[in-house]
Amino acid sequence: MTNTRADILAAARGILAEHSLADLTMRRLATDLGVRPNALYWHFPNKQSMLAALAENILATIPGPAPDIDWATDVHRLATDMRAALLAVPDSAEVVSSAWASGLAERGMETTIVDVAVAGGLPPQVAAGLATAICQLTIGLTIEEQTRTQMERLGVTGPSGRLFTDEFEAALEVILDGARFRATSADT
Amino acid sequence: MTNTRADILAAARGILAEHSLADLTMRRLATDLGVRPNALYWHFPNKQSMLAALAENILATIPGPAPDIDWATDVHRLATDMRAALLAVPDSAEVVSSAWASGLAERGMETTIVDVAVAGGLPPQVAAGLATAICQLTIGLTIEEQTRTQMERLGVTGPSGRLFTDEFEAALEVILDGARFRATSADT
DNA sequence: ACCTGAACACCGTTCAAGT
DNA sequence: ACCTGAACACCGTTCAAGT
Repeated sequence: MTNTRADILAAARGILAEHSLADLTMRRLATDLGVRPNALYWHFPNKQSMLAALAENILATIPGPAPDIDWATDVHRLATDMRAALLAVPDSAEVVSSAWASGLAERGMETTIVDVAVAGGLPPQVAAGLATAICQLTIGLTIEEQTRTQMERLGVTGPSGRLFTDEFEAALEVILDGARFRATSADT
Repeated sequence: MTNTRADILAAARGILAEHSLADLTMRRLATDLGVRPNALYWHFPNKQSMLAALAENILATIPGPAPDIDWATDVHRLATDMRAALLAVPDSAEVVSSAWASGLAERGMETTIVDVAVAGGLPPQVAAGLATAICQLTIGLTIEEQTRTQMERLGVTGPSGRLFTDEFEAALEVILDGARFRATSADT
């Protein structure tokens, strides 16, 4: 009956998949693992750290930079992959948001975008602005989408009528156009 | 000893100002108002609704569109004002984030930005993308900044070394450049 | 109109102890 | 190395009743 960190994170994903972030309590997690609540504190110092590990776990599936493609195309792909990875696990955007804010989670996606943009010739400051804008957009909009999904799932509200994919694409294009504009104006 | 909704929101702001979002419980709020916890449920159906009202309250101070200025200048000003309004109340960005996600709060700032951009001649879809990108950036980055501030306040961590104002400006410029680029390319 | 009393069904976390 | 027993100090929310 001895669990590993990976077991715990898998069980946490299961709770998000079948229920919600509100149901992801240390007590419930322990019950699902067939263990007492305090047993989890051998593996993690507190709930916040567990959630930080979960955030990294959820984003770990995203493929890294693809060499030999246009930087803007690759950044667009990274943003889309990130959104897809979040949408695959209910309420995960909220988990990632607080994990990033807490400073306990690695933010590999942000540094990857910076790297790709800099390798593509963007000035570092523009690359940093681009990465910030894209990550905040992706997380923020996905929080709204997943919250909405959960409310519909619980039947407390009907469909929002919002087209989140379109909203995401529109905002992403605005951001990428801004970065492209800076790239070309820096060349001349 | 009878309280109004405004009294409750003022007390809630007081808790954020002197403590943190973690301390903003219905029980503590009630205690500060000299009332029993369940008394609050006469004014709000639940905590979520109280937080939605608080979110609107915090953003209500931001001046509306300024006529006769360049749309991009005004959008830049709106974003800066929004950030300032959030920074004035500790942990308020997190409150606004969940309030917007819950669908219980008005999102006047987003519609204001869309209006200003459309009045400035931007295509509606670009204006929508601009508003989404700017609001998500402002809220998301301010969540990180305020979380960091709270952790320093509690002494659990030292200064981050991040220059949030610079990060905000850099990302904001990228987004605005993208919108400007779309505006001019639509003209031609 | 606004509040209290009393209760229900939960939380995260700690500490000593077990195997 | 990993878990249990038992406890502490909390939560949000409901319902009937008071004034």
